[in-house]
Amino acid sequence: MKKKVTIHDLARMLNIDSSTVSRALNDSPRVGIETKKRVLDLAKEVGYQRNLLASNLRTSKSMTIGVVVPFISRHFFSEAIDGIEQAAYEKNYRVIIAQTNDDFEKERKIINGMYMNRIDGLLLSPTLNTQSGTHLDVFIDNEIPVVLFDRYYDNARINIVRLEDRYAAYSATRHLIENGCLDLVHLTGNLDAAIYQQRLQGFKDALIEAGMEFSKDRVYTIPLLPEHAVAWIEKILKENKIPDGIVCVNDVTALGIMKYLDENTSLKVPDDIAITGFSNEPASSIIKPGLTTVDQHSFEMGRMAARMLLNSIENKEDFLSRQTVVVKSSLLVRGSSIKSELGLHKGGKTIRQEQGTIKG
Amino acid sequence: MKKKVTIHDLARMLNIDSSTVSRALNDSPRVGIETKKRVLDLAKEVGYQRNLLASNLRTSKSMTIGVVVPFISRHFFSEAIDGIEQAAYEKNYRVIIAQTNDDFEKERKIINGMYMNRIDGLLLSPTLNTQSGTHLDVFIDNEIPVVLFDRYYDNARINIVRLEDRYAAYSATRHLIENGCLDLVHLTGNLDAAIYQQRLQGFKDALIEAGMEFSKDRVYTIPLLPEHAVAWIEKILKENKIPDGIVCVNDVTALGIMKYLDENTSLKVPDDIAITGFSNEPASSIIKPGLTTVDQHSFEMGRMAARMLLNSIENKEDFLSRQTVVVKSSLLVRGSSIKSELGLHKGGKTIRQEQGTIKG
DNA sequence: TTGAAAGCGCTAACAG
DNA sequence: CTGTTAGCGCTTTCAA
Repeated sequence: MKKKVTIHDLARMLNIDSSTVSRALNDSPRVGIETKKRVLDLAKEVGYQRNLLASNLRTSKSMTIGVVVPFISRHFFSEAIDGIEQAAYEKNYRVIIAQTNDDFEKERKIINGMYMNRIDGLLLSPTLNTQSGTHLDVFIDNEIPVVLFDRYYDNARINIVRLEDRYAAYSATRHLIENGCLDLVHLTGNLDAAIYQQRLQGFKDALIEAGMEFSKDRVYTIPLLPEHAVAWIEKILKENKIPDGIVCVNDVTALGIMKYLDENTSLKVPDDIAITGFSNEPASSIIKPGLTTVDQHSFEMGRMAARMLLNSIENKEDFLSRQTVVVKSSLLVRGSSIKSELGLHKGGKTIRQEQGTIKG
Repeated sequence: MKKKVTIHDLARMLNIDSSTVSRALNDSPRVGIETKKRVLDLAKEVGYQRNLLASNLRTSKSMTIGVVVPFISRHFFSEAIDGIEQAAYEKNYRVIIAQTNDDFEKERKIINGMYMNRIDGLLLSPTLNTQSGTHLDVFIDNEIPVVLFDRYYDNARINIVRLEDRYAAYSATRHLIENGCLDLVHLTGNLDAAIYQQRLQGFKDALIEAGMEFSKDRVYTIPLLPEHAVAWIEKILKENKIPDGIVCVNDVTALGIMKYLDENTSLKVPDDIAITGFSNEPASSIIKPGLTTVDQHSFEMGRMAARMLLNSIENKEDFLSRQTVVVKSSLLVRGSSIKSELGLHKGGKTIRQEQGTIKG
């Protein structure tokens, strides 16, 4: 192992002081152009590599943001992380990543570890059962910016970037109603989570607006995985409580159901059961019929959240002005929601309905 | 902003020396059980949070590994990162992530930045045109372990975890031959990359073994994205050079082609054109017919690469014994490759053919 | 079992 | 424009 060369080594070799070397390396204006060149040349020649651990300690700035999500490999999150990384790279920030597996205790530990690493800011999509952010107090108390994205809970001191969940679910539901559904159900996840509460509200709002009956037994709560969705639809069919439309809160459950119906029943999507999802997974445009779904603009959401975070890192003054950005959604209309007897089938095309932005 | 409490503060409050506090906090045996308890209690009471920047500088160990991939959101990589994160978390390591967008210059910068951050090890899936690793010299010279995964190039001083690419492509090709394909083509990416060279070799080996003619015009090189695959199949059809089987090096191209054929031609998969892919994207089991594909066990590959890296971080002695681990693949047989006139169609089921492990 | 002292490599007043 | 000085907060000899 080669001995690492430090600014002191460079200083000695050039017969100047290490502080001058430091200035030269940092391109400070307070150093002679001539000296600067000599330092830079020597640094390159001897392969000097700055030690950021030291510099970070000294400046108490790590140039690192932490990203904590439930599941890294989930399509939505990996795309969001993509956006986050791009935004961070642009500003020369590092990204450290961890996943909670939706386990609150793990989230607590990770977040504490990130604090000990003195990250400059935190991007968090909390576990579904995170009801409050006392584990974030250490960040807030130390004025380290935090941005919640996608999933969130209300905390007066944290920035939030989230989808217009209520409106997105509302418009998916309304879309199904307009396409002739009379007996809709909502398939959702843990209703402790604000996003699912919002989506439920949107579902409800659309029913009520259409003068349709809403009751709690139209709402089914399951773990949001294909196998549970399949078990659910099997049960529903067995009990003969077949709806003519299902508003799902994610694509993988919707896809699981479509696949099950296709392979195991004579029920047809959309004519017998219309269906919508959330996320626009790649598979959703490939299945036949295509799955009508809400595009959450995951990449943009990630990038926006990261930019918001970086901005509050660099402009501490606006730290206090907490804000919530509500990202608009797009309803991607495909075959799974257009009942053919209405003569509305648009072939294999995806029709994109942009939604308006709503605050709150 | 609250003033951060340091070990010196704790020391002062307890009338002991900061070195004792440090020992207590690190659960050193060289501190009285009684003192240790007092320190720990006080630390908790006043909300002491260790500053890892300082500790890292002192110990020159960052407890961080760097992960560099071409595209974070690509299904294969996000799953691999999932596995990496899990392995790292188990060992209490942090993961810092960056993506190169397959741009070598960006890769160079990122890797250098990670060195300056003094990561303890690097997990890299290099750009397709990375032919040598001189940008990794700084790691090698300083004996910081590096593991290449999935993508790789031969370097006598770097560990590699990779798929048995040649064999995987060989068995996909042989599978198509066994299912009646007589006129096979290979659709691949940048042939500078070792993985694609290997897959091409597998394709070739299978043809030759079957006594079929191999020539270079059976091999088509495109950017590996659906839109390019579609442009390619359009062109091929126009020129009337229709093959009866296509061995693709990834699923997204295969899926693009299947979708195009289904929507724009009367050609049927698999009867007119059989097709195989690589990666087992979620969509591949949802499309009809299902896409026969090579499962690369991305999660396990990531986890294995991370464990190998962590192992060489912790046991420096085996740093010199470079090794290459070849991960076995599984051919997932679905409808896209089973021509029905042979009466072999197995319905919607996926048949999993495990492959053997091959060295080298 | 504890303390004193030194220093990881860098930056940032403050002087000159 | 450059040098001096003093740490950032921690760990780690060495000595007691």
